[in-house]
Amino acid sequence: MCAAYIKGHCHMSRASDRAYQEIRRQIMAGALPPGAQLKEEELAEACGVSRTPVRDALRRLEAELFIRRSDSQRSFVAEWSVSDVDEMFTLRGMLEGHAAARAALRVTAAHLVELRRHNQAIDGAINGGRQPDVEAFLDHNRQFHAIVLDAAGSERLTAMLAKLIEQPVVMRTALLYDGEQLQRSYSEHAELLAAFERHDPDWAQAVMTGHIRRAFHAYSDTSSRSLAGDRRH
Amino acid sequence: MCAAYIKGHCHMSRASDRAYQEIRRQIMAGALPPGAQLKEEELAEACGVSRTPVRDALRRLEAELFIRRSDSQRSFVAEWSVSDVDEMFTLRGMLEGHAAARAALRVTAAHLVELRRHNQAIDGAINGGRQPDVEAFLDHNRQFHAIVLDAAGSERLTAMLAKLIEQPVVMRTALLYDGEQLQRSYSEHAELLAAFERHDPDWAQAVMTGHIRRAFHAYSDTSSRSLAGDRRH
DNA sequence: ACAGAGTTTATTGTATACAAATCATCGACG
DNA sequence: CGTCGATGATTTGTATACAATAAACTCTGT
Repeated sequence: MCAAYIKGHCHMSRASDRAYQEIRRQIMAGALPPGAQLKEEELAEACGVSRTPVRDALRRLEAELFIRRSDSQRSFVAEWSVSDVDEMFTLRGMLEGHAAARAALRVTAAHLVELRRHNQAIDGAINGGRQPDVEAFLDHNRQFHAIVLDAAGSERLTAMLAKLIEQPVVMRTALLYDGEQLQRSYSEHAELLAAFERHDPDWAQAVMTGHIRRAFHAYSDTSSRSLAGDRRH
Repeated sequence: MCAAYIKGHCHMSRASDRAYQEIRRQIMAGALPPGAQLKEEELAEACGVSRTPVRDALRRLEAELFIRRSDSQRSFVAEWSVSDVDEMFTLRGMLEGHAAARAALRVTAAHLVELRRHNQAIDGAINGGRQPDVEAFLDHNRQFHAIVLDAAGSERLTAMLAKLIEQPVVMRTALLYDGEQLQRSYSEHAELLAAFERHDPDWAQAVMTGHIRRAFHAYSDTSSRSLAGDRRH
């Protein structure tokens, strides 16, 4: 009943999923920069599939706000202004805060075990080697949040909305976290766990909302810092 | 800059849009009841198009939560439990409340004119004839809310999320409103207008959240009433 | 030089045929 | 009697060809 968060990496058999993953990867990696036009035929060739599954993939990426479509149905990589990102984090804070409150009331022992495991893994990723293992941090962080959503038990709604909102910038941003911020993230997860153990929805919500809000400011700071050296716009 | 709410009815030239409208209509009308399986070929024939645009339409309807897909990619008309609907209205209240707060700060004179016009039309629909014109009420109500979202000015985010949440049940529910509830809806819109005129975000948010919450209870009451006579489940 | 109509090219939309996967049925076997 | 597995039918996934549309271009007239 509560293993929904396991999948999400699989589905590599179908061509439309390969296309989805590949296009998403290229957007993340910057090979397809914000504002770039996505042409179905090019993408099809790049992914080694026909246009049909590419169109499918574009629809999904559009729903997840990676892509916007012009009035004449042409696809472009989404461009996020600072205020777009601010608004997005605000919404995410509201929704994930709400999810955390629900989760506090419904969380099971199994959920708690998993949450603790992932947060310990996060600790390991931060302090295990000489350098923080950002990749591992991101993976466990993502799973931690996914389990919270699962525990919230709002099948279609919270899960879908949160996923919609979570995807687009989380990866870019977290790559810029410095050591202190990673540590802070770990502590906030720990506090969230404490709130869950006591089944305190208000506490959980407050911690989660603050957690998301801080993530925005981390993003905002580091991105303005990096923009000082990299004059786009 | 602020005519985004006009479109939404058009797009009838493309086959995928005809398919979308037709399938949506059949779901609303009950010809495709909750839980029914949607077979691409059947739908294609019913809509007079090939499977390709039908698949497109299904993707859109899935994104709008009219449809759910099984693990093996088969499509079914979504079934909404009472708690699903409750949760959905809760989220909608949060998001539209937030949108109303933003709108209070950004609303233009042109917006206010339009909002007043639609609310007067709502008054006319309720009190104009011997019977309330529910169809007209729904149309102007929808537009009123659309303008609020437009005034909120959160292009992709609020607009998209609110649309996502608004679609699935609003139509079914409002059909069950009685005269008193329709009148109440009118008054709440009027109060929202007052909050907008004074650019008071907190007031606007409170009114909107209450407005949505009341809509849920109206739904909840009438649906349990109708279930008393119609024993499904 | 420039605006605008007509033409060409690029890109997306649709139909169709076939491949792959899934589901239902039934029968063999424990 | 049930369960596992094979087989046939149903349904979705993919490739390809062609149609429709929008963008880019050219050529003309002023």
